[in-house]
Amino acid sequence: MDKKLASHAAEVLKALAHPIRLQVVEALEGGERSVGEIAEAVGEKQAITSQQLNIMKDKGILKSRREGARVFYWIENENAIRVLGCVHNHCRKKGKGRR
Amino acid sequence: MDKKLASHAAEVLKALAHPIRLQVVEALEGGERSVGEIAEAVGEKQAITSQQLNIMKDKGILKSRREGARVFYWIENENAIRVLGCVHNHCRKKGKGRR
DNA sequence: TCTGCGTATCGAGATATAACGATATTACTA
DNA sequence: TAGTAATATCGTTATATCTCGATACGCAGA
Repeated sequence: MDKKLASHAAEVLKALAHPIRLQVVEALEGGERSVGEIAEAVGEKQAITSQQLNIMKDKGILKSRREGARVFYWIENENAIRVLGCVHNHCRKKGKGRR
Repeated sequence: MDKKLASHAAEVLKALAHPIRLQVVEALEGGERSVGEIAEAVGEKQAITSQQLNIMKDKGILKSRREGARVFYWIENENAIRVLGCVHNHCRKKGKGRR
């Protein structure tokens, strides 16, 4: 893995490495949802949610479409879900087995 | 996934979301190596490499042991390797234009 | 104890990210 | 075209991260 590839991979990971953004991925696992629905699901204000959605869209993790006044987001990069799975797995192990 | 779990998961991901740190994981996939070996493998200076190793150790991704003057690091959290695999997979798809 | 090698830490400056309230934009409807 | 709901963006402040040179620490051999 050369520097350039590593940098790009890091960019993608960074786009997931945030509590709100992880929760967004979780909220979208079942399919597309509007910004308002997502904001409610993750328990954050509209402005912040919109910003985080934009970040993930920029990095190619999400895509969006407008439908009237609302905008729906969905997961474009399925690897995001796999990454979420890995971290989930890690956290379960820490919580139950060790220490 | 509640806020607390999401925050912890984000912490772990953040510890991987850096070009050097991803390369470190790759360098350690084959087993433990000393700081000097790792620094050379990723092409970075000693101080920076040591700092990044420390970050990953703090977050439970690596562990280390001292052997004389040298310190060896290895991967403690195998999920780090899986995450790396996910991102690799993502980048390959993007690069070749498949879908 | 002194020396040298390998590793860790410190402090500073530059850059990036987070969070927030306020405001702008867009689209629908009366 | 005025009003309203949904979403996006702006401007600011606070905080975190990255990088680097310098330096301190830990260990082993002479």
